[in-house]
Amino acid sequence: MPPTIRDVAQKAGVSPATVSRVLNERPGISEETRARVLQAARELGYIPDIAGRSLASKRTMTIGFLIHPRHSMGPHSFYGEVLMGADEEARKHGYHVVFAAEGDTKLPSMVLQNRVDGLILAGCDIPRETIIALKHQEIPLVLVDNHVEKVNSIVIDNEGGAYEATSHLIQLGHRRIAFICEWLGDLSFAERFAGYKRALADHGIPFDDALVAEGLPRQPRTGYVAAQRLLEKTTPTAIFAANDLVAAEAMRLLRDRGLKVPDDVAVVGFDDGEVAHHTVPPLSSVRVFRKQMGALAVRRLLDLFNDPDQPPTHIRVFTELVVRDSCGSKRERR
Amino acid sequence: MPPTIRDVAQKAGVSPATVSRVLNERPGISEETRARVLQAARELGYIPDIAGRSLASKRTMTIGFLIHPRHSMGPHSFYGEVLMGADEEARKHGYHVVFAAEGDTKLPSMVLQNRVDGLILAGCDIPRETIIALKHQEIPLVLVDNHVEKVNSIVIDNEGGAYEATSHLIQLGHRRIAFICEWLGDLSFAERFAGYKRALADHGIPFDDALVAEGLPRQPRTGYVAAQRLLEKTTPTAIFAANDLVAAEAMRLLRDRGLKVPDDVAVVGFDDGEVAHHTVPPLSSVRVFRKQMGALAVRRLLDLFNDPDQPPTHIRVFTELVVRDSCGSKRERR
DNA sequence: AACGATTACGAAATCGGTTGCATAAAGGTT
DNA sequence: AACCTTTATGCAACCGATTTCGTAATCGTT
Repeated sequence: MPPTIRDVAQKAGVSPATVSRVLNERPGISEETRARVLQAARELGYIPDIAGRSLASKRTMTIGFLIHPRHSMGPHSFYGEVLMGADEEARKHGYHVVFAAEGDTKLPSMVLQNRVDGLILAGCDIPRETIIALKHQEIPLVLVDNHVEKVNSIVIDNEGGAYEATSHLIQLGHRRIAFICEWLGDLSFAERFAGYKRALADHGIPFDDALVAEGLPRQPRTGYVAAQRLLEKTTPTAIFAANDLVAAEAMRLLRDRGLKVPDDVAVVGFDDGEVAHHTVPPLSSVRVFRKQMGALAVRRLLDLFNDPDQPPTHIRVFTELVVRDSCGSKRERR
Repeated sequence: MPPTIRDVAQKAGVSPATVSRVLNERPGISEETRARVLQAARELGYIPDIAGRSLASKRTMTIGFLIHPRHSMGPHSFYGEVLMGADEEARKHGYHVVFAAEGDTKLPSMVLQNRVDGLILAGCDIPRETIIALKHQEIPLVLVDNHVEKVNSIVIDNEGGAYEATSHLIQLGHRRIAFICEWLGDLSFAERFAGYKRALADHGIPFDDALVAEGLPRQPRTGYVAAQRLLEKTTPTAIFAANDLVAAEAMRLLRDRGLKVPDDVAVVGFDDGEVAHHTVPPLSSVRVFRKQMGALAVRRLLDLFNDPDQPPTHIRVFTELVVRDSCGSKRERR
């Protein structure tokens, strides 16, 4: 029903080959026939069929976006925005994005069926085994918020962001600053922990193990538990939480214990997600440029499509500390 | 490089046609050759190429998921979960989902390129004109959280959910219950408003226009503004907010004004999103089954693929009131 | 004027499947 | 035993594009 390349060819009085060449901007077509073909194509409203095109050209003009199903896009909505950014950038270049929350299959079905020209793997829950297997498939690959040796990746400057957040607390006069997170086994959290420690060291504050607490990995109320465990050991004047969720739950515990934020305890989170606006008081947090990360991942893939033999790169996106009310303002301490 | 249907055919000692028939479970193949073919396919790790398949069969095994770009998946993360549900269900049936936040194009490019067998249009921001145009394309279509005459749709029971929430407040003894929302022009909000009014009427409480306020459509802090406008007119004992965001911001204003939730003013939201857990106190809200809505949309599409001549249906998904602390418990009210 | 190089285009093969039609073999009927 | 079905399978066209290769026409050079 929709016009095919043959219809266009006939209308323009040329062969399908010529139409294809014009539409793909291949050289060696006279200006005059080019115009005739374009005219015919426009008049017919011709749009190439993706199946025919990809069968012949071996390019699908499609990018796969994979996350682990555990990462319900809900909680932080983090990857939702990465996806939006990826889609927007992809669209600009004539690509589409197929989304899948696929978990434990070794190779995603979209790859096996040749549905995609490249893949974005979002989050550090994608099994390493899957990544390795994909690498052997020679399919262009970009990790987001995760990294593996010799694989392209786009990551948050976790260490730097944590450094900045912690330094800010130090500059406000805090000395006893706690670090809490869901779980140090998670790469992002470990990096944020490292940034926290480096900030302490750089400002001559000794690291104290009693100021560190983890919650229950992958369980609800993990931040609440982390804060409980922290307070069992000691009560700091400030808490740097490895993400907003943990920060928000910690604030709840502090409130339950009658501790005021920020007067008794200052709090800073990480991610600058939606929650940061709705806690009481609003949460200071480290902003992460989610949409941009998605867009960067797509751009990297497009680069790889053009020149597959590039060495892998590791792109770190800087963060930005957003100061709200939860960390208070400068004052004298202890 | 990967095996083709011809490789399988050769290995099994049959023609490609036979292999195709076996793999698509077409009738008229002897049990013995069927086994041989399956064996060969398994040994080679054969997986049909999607481009070849869809070129020949005119089915792409792909479903499009469209939202309006304005609906950054961030804010409510509402559609993110719908997408997850859709993807999960689609995968179960061998389908993939291509995602696009495409705004003002009349017909989405994924449709023009024949990338999809059907479409899910999420949210009520998709221009009516687009929907009509798609309907004329005869492509199977399901709206989610939106509806249009004679088009398949899956919607939230907004009216019923609002009725339940409002009734709950009434049963707690409240008589002066406000309704606030971003904007009554939005279909969902209008329906929730209707449910609110019906609940009042059914309980013999007169409707009072002074108890209704809107915020600034599509702007940040819309809920805060709505609450401000409300309090300029009157101070209710309870507020039913048309969504969690508005509820959370209203709670902030109440707090800024020195009003306690729930003691001075009870609050109930709608959506039961992530925020509901993090407000102070935690927000009672009307739960919406987002993932299920996505799954239902996909199932409806699959039905339509099998039998395109079905009359359109309108599926309403019931909600569930989740009571937390923001609406307090029963007490005497004037 | 003759020849090689360049330019512009078409014919046809190809990508990897699916499907209509033909046919051989097997089975059933009289 | 001849004939008609039914069953199982292969042949080949086809889906809609791209791309290789060949060639006619044009151009430049000596």
